Amino acid sequence: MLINLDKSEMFKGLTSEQFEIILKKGKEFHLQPKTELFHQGDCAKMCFLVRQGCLKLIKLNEQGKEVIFRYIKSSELTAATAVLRDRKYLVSAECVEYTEVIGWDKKAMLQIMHQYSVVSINMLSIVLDRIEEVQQRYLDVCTENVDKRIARSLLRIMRLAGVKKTDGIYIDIPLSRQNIADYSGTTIYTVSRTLSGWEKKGWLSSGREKIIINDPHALVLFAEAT
Amino acid sequence: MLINLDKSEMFKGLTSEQFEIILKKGKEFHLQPKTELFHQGDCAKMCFLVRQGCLKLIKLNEQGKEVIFRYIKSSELTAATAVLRDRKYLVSAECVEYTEVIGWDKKAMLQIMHQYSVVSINMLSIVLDRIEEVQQRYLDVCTENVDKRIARSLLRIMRLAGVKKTDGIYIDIPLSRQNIADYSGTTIYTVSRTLSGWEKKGWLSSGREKIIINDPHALVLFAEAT
DNA sequence: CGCTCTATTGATAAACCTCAAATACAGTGG
DNA sequence: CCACTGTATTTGAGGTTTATCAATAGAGCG
Repeated sequence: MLINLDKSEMFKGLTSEQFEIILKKGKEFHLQPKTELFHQGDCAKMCFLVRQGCLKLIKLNEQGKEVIFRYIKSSELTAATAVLRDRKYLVSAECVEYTEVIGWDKKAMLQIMHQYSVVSINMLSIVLDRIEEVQQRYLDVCTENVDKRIARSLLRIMRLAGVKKTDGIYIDIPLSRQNIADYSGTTIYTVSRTLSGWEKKGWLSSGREKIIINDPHALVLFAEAT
Repeated sequence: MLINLDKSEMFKGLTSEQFEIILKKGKEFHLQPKTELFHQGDCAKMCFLVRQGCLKLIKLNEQGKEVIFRYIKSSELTAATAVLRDRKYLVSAECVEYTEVIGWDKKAMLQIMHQYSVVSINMLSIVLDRIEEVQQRYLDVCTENVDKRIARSLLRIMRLAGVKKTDGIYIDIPLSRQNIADYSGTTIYTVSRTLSGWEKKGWLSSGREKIIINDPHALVLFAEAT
């Protein structure tokens, strides 16, 4: 069992027996890195819980430019949209590493929600959290400079996927300059320049698709400076 | 009765009798222009349905810069967040004209949602719509130039608050350059210059806090050009 | 070692913001 | 009706930020 019920916003309030029953109703998917779980425009058939690994939730504009809304790690839900009739995914989800998910189709999920009403409330709560997150990021991109946005992006990703070691907090997913750019609403060039600057200050160290935050406190101060 | 049940996403699927009962459980508020219905940071006590008038949903950053997320007109819901425990409003709502709303506190709304389960589903549906709207706008602000963003903003507002007359579509709320800037993630100067250009082309006419879209088709073409 | 993909860096340019000043407009009170 | 006042809007000049382009360097992999 890789999912921690205590950490699952979606199924909290249930007993582990109920949780087990629900898990059995879902279908398992095992996905290799860089494969897509679902694609924007497709009919929304299933919603998913990540059992292991990591997804990135993205959206492309007509010219193919990409933004990353969030990374989704173990125990987290995505594609809540799929529990309602006649919707399409308006975002895509792609694995950033080997990932296992459990998917429930509309019918199964609705049945679960009717049987365990707390699940509906949990889902509403999750969706409200997500709205607040995008709203904050929208505000950021409208009102803050790039360097601050990049700092905030790194901190968000760090809080989600950071692993503390003696010399700093390691970002535990492959994270390229392009990813950081797509997450911050900027370009790889600006990200590269900005990170180089912070590396000189000793705030972080980085390699190919690797980031280690050595001085999270300094980064927080910078990100939240007025 | 000013609210049209048919148009209310929140209470669709109910009979008018049930709707009447629910309305009676709420509390009426009559608000003058520019007053605040709720403020970011405050404890989220009530959620609201607009009965008449118009709200703007905004968020301020630490320096006081404002973004507008949406305008909320008659029959629309806001502050869904308030049905769940221990939340704060992370946005503010301000009247842009004389506005009447009906508010339900947590207890009343939860009771309604339990009694009429369709209301919970409706609420989830609304919140999912809103997420998709912010996500689209986030994508826009990250990937599109200002002029395109301004065009898309005007069209959104037009679809919400436009009144068709012989010479064009009148935006039926006071809408300043500042409002358009806050809605598009830019400045009044850029909005002014951009609108002046479009006015020369005959796409729209404008006055002090007034906008008339004379050629919506041209504006759509511009907004959706690849 | 050569191939591919990612990252860096400098030079340049474009987009957009900021500031300042002038102008237009709506409402108010004489 | 008109002057007055407080906003809203316009416009130009100039500056900043950030994107773009081009070229190079580095990392990982077979």
